[in-house]
Amino acid sequence: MVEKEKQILAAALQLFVAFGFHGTPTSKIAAQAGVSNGTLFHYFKTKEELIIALYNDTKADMSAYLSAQINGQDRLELRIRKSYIHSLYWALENREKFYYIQQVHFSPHVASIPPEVIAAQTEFHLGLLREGIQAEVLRPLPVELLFTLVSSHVHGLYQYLTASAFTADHRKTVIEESFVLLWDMIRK
Amino acid sequence: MVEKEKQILAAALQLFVAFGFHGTPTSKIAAQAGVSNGTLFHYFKTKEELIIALYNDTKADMSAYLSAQINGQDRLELRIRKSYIHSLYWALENREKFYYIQQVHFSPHVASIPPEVIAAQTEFHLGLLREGIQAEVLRPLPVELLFTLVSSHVHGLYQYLTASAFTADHRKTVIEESFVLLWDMIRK
DNA sequence: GTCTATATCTCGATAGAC
DNA sequence: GTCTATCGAGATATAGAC
Repeated sequence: MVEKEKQILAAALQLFVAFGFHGTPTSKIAAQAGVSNGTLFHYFKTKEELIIALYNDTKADMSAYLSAQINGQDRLELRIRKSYIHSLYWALENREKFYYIQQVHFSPHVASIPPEVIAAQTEFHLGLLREGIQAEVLRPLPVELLFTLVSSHVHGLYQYLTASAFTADHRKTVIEESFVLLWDMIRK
Repeated sequence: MVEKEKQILAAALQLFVAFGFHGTPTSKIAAQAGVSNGTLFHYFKTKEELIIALYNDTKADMSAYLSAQINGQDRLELRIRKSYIHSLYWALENREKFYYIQQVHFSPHVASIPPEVIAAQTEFHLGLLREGIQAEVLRPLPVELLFTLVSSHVHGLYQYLTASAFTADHRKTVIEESFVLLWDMIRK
């Protein structure tokens, strides 16, 4: 990816999160990225295309981080645990990106994302859970239900941790204790 | 509230949910409500004011419904249970409204809502949980943490239930079984 | 209170030189 | 690839008659 393209994406992230899609004209994005209006439209044919490209870029970033944290050799519980904990760490360290993903999900732009793109990104997590059900480590619930319970747990904890200021130590403790609560809920 | 005002709010709800804030011009809202553009701006001085008024109206609707379902005489577990179950029923029966609340939360418009308005709306739930901790029925966790875990559980289950088509009977079963999972997680 | 008509403005997107 | 300049569309909000 070209340098300017990255700058545009970075500027768009900041501004979309701060002012919303409607409140962020492409002219401001270009200005903040230090490029001209015309250049922005050279890289992204429309504003909509920019919104989607930023979404994909952000998701890819998160997926890459998570993949790097999880060792396929670990036993299942540890892989699920790491997946949980590092999802939270990533979210806490990349709050704008995490927020942006949700912002897109609660906007009409989500309709422009091919379903298979979204599916591909959840496939990893579904796989872990499926494996857990199969191995009779997890409760025999529909895997999508397990997935939604785990994801929403992560989202909830994120809300809690960002609503107040905690020390990194305390955050770690809360995350680990919350995982135990979650694990006891889903394990067989 | 005047008839036309209601029509405008109803039209705004439909259109905002379908096309987003940016994708919904006030002219379309007025047209769909069957009133003129000028009339819309008679009731709501700005588009922003309409967005916020719709948010407050929607929240009030949900609160009124929940209050009506819960009997203060019931024992605590039942009140929490009813609060959980009926939150889901309301959400399932009022999907546009439930979605709209989240849409506002993930938009810059949320900044225009006075914090005390949001606080007032969660106070009821926090009170229930506080009572549970005090009575040593619930785990001695920070009440905000309990609250976020319960809320996100509701949101997650809502996602699951709306992602596929289930019969009303099956929905009921899933909701009740999920409450047991949640309850076992938070109870002492 | 409700309408029609319109002012004013800003934005997304393009054209074309370099 | 990058810029400047600009067009045309469509938005919010107002004015003023009824």
